[in-house]
Amino acid sequence: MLWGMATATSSPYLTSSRILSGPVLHSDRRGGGMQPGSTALSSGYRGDHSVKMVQSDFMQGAMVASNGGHMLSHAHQWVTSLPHAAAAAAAAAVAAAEAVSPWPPGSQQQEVKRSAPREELHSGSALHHRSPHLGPHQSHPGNWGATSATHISITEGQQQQQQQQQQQSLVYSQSGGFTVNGMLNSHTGQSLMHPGLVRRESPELDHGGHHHHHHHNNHAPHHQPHGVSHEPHSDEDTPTSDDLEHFAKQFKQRRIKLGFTQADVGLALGTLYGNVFSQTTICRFEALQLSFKNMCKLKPLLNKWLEEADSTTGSPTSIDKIATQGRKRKKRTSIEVSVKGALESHFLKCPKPSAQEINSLADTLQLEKEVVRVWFCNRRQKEKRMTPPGLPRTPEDAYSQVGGMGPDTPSPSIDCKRMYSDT
DNA sequence: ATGCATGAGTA
DNA sequence: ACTCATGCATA
Repeated sequence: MLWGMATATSSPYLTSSRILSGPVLHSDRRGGGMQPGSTALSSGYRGDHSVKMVQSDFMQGAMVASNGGHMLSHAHQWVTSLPHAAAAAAAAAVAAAEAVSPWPPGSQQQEVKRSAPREELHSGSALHHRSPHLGPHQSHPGNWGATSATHISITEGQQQQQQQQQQQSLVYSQSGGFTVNGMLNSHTGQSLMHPGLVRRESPELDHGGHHHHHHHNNHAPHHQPHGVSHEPHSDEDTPTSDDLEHFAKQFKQRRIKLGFTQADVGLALGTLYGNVFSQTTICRFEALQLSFKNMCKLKPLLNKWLEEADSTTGSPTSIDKIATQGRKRKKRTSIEVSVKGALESHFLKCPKPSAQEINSLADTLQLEKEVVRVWFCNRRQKEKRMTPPGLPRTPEDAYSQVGGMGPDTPSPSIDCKRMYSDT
């Protein structure tokens, strides 16, 4: 409650005055699934709100034990990170982003506005270059149709506002500070890599062997403005869903073969191009759990990393973690299963509840309004992912009876506007 | 691998 | 107040 209002008011939780010692955690590559994190910090949250936060803070006993023997009982809520803005390095230098072409046949085109084109990156990368969009509008985003289940039921006709997903923050900060080879060290022997070795095409990745199965994407553009009438790939064109799917698979495989963790990649991208990404994002990319547009944006970068990575096979990365910006984060609220179920059913009825509905719902479920609101936002986002959860994610996905019925074809909402006056 | 959260940019 | 891109903290 209090954090909610705080947010609404103006400034969230102020940057506290607590600076926990920053035990520089290095990338613990190959560490399996365990994440480095977990730092013991001193308790220190402002405020009292000592309730709300359900869930227990211990459960990682196992990992703690194996960790080294010291129990980290973080009972505090929002930790404070180093407030210093180390990320300053990532200045602006937008550009690159253009690699992402507009959407398929009828989608909103994204306009990249360079707010501070400090210095165009000319590192020789193959990105940038935007294709002249075509359809000035119409049609809506979602609809992957690709792969197997297009259950993005958008029956409502009120999702017009989503046309606004244009550029957003596609700023590819190209810090001209550090060297290009952030990761790939050079102790192995081959250190002859430099900004110039950046190849623009992956001989075996995109052109290698692919185009195989299904082609049921109903939104795949394929209208190369130029005369490229052959294959729909290469990081410069707007990839199709199939391209992305294939690339993701390839990427994951290579990554694993090379012995990198998702976190490593995210970090490498940062040192390489100035854009750091988290393990989460890489994971979602591999699982195609990002929006089409987002996938398109990331592909070129990952593709590049891949090239680099395997050109310098077998080189550990060694970069320190870029301190996280000092920001407070509310502790993750744990929603009970039963409550979750309730939210789910409500979502089916009305994916976009009004503020009022959210209020009553929150009241009913005994959750903070913010939590409910966010839950719906996240739920909606999930619906827009490329690969909706619950789908038979099989590499072959051969027997994809697209015409039939989906395994979990969600019945679109029938009616919205519903009030639950059960205060 | 994911659930809940934050924020920028919009409408 | 929403969408989107992302990520910390979890499971």
